[in-house]
Amino acid sequence: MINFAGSQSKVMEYNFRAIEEKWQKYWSGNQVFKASNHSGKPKYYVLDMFPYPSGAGLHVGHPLGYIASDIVSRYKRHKGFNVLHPMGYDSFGLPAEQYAIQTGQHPALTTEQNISRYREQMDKIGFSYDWSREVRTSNPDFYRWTQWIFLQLFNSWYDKETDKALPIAELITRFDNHGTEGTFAVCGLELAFTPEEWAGYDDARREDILQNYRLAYRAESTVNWCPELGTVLANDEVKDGRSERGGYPVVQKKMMQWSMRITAYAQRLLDGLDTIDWPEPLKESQRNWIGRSEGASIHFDIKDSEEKIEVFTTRPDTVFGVSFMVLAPEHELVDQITAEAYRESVQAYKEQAGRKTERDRMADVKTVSGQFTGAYAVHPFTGQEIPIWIGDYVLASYGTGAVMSVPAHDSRDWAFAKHFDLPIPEVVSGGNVAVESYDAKEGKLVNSGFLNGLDVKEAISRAIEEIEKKGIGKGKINFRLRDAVFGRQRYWGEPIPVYYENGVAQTVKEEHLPLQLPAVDAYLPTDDGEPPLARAATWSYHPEKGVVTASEGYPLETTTMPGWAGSSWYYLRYMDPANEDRMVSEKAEEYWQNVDLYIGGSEHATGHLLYSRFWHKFMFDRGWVSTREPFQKLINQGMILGTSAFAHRLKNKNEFVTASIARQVPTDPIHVDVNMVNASDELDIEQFRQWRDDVGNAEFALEGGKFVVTREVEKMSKSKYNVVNPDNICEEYGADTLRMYEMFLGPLEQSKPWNTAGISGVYNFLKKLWRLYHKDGDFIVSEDEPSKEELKSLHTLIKKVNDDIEQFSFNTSVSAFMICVNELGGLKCNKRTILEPLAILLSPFAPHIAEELWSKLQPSAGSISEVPFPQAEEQYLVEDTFEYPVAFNGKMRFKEELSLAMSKDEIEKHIISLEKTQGYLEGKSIRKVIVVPGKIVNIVV
RNA sequence: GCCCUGGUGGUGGAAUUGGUAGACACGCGGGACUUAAAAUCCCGUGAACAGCAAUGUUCGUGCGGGUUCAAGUCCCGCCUGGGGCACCA
Repeated sequence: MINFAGSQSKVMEYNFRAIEEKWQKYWSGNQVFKASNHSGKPKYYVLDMFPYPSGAGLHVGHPLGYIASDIVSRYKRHKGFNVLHPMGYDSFGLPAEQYAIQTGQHPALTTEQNISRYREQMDKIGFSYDWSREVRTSNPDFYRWTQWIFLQLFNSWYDKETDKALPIAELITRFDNHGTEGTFAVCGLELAFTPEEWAGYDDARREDILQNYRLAYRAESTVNWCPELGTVLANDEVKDGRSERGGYPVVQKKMMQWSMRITAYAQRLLDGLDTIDWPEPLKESQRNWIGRSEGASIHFDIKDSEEKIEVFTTRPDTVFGVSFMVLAPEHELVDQITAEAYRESVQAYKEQAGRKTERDRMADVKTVSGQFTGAYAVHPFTGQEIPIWIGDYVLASYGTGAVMSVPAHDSRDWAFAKHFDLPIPEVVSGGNVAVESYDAKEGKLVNSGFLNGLDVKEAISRAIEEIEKKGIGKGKINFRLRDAVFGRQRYWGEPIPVYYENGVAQTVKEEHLPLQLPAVDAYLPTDDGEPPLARAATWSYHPEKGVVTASEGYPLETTTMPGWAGSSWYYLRYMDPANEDRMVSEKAEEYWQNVDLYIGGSEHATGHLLYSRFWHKFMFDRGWVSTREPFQKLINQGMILGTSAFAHRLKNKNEFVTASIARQVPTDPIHVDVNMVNASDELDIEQFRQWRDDVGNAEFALEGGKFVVTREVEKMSKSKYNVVNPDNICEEYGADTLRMYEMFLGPLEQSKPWNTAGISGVYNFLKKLWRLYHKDGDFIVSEDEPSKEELKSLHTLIKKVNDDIEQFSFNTSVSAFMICVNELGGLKCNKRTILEPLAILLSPFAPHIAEELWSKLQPSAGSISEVPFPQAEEQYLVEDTFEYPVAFNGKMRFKEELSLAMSKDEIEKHIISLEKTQGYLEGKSIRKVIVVPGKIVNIVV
């Protein structure tokens, strides 16, 4: 242990190392933060988004949210709440699998190592987590219940009448007794059969039908398939139609995949947003993602064909303006309807479109492309023939994958019509459709038969009426939200507990869960493109024996669950983490209910946060949870960005030049590790030479003996060599300084670049605070009565800190602490009446130093963590005068201290009578005097 | 492209939500203590102009307009950084 006071036994200075180690030991040794599931106190559940334990270790961005939630947790304990504040790991994921592919090491092993490192790093920051409740999504004890939930989803359907999920057994009973008659279920197809027909179906046929109702079901979906890698890629793994790794071609391919029928919950997910306290932009993101739109579905006949094209439109009023139709290139009817003469060009276009990802197609609005199929649709009202095209601006996954194009009133359709020289008939007046499309929902209908003369609004309902009357369609609510693809062609995820008996999906028995990941010889797909699990020798299922070798039993599912499976319900497991009989006991669930405060990044807005709400609502329907929403209040923390450093290398030369030269000549910027650059942006050249083989013998052009790098703000990431770990800071300044500094950086919600330049300010503050309680190394606190000034300073702080924590404005609290400590320092205050509340106030922010001071103030009182939080007393805060700023035409000229008891008139009279006022008037007359008591005086001349 | 979000001194940021722009902190400059250093403390610090000085004037919250007695804050139009867009987590 380092003692700054040298050999003296007394600790002269603030010795954070000793203090922090002492209290971290005390907290864990005494289980100070262990939460009980039984308490007379009100409960408060504070949750952090659990991290994915990556190989780079915890970086300074992670603790930002964790510190904030820890402050709230500690604050709530001081306020008399029974606080549940747990932490765990989202430990399934792609990076561990990639690493396993490269090194052959089992992902469980590297995951374990990464977790230990994360835990060590978190322990050093002094979080008040109840570690006895830790969860890991990759632990069989945990994913057993993820699999269990999957089985429940598989065995459920959605009843539109009661608007909730019900057991599939009930649906089967209904089919036995009434067929589809009288049941209104969310279903993938429009199905109708009688009980007799149902009775006649064999098991395979029945299962086929039930797949359309199950909330977890198999269906075809389009994926980015890379034949060379034999695997499916995420959109961001695809660059310009090629895989980012290796640069192999990627094609769009349809695949049978497990999916989740989240669309059944679209309306409830939308409505629920009004009941939760989340940031408005986040709710807005979810609303847009769900994308509810009202309109109509219309069926268009195809000339010389039995088939019909179904479209969804939000503008049925413009039906007379349809001059062509566009299908997504992947639309199932394309091949059927294409005329012989166009077959080749249609095929070519489909291939071209198949090379683009959906995102590329959405992003590129400048290039218009498409291909005529040679087929014609028939307009349902005019009987006119309408050419049918295919075009990649129509997405197969949205609506029906087909649009009725109204070029006059839709900008994408307009661009398409212009490009291919198709007619643009105007049907809503108000714009000039020869110049651009008129998309506004205002104006009168023209050239539209029975709709002529109506407003857009009237025309929409009239058109729907007419469409329904003709039996060619109906009014419909459409959602942009799609069912979520649930299967992944990966190893490191939860196995899906399903096996196939003669091709029919059957579920693994609950008593055989968890279905554990099998051993495989490599973490790659098989040679014929099967997922890694297909490599396992032991991967079949016997309903009596469980998992068996491939020689007996039935084949098990080989895809695994996506990253979001475990994170969709982990918050429930913390309530009752060791339960072996249920995912969470009724009693624990009843006590903790749901999360009171959830802190995490807004990048999860439409993924994790929507899926969790979906699963939670499903579990509510089936009676396993008693609340309708998982996260009552949510705060987004901003991202901490890294400041990358670049050394500039001359184009095509192995010579590096310092920043000032780099500005004048063409260079390639090369990322250099930020740890090799000092605060003045000077690079340690020797370290750099050793770091990269190819720079070993490079030349360096310096200026003034220095080599200077340039800086740029980017996302903090291992690949950009700009990751800063919290460890060094804990080492150099201590956890309390790190905690307060991260809060001091700025508002929690804002993203900001990491920069340690200001950290000494916070460190100095803690040293100053320490000196209030100590003199010459002795703890000296007096019992004297405090002065009015000291009380005012303290109570100003108490008020500020209470208000700020409630509003999650932690940066301003830190400033307030600094102001108060500066004031008390100036007053040489060492009075217990002031310093005791000060220590308690500080305890959520800098818990180690607060415990240490508390143990000296109250040697036998135990931990500070549950001592009641100070309350501000107004009597110490009242002011009787105010220094009024006096402005002329809005410009502040001077200040005048006046009693707050004065009326507006009195203030006005007083100010006008002042000599200074007359000086500023310069002889001009006063037009008006505005007096806002307690705020400002403004004189208009 | 679409959706969300940010832009204030050399730097991080503050501003009671329409009422003194720049709190607090870093950095920088000057000073005290010290043989010296560290540590600590004190003073100054948005820019330009005028003045020996106290001080004063003008400009100033990404850019251009507008509303208002008063705009960082409200409205309209732009520029620009960051995040998301369904298999990264």
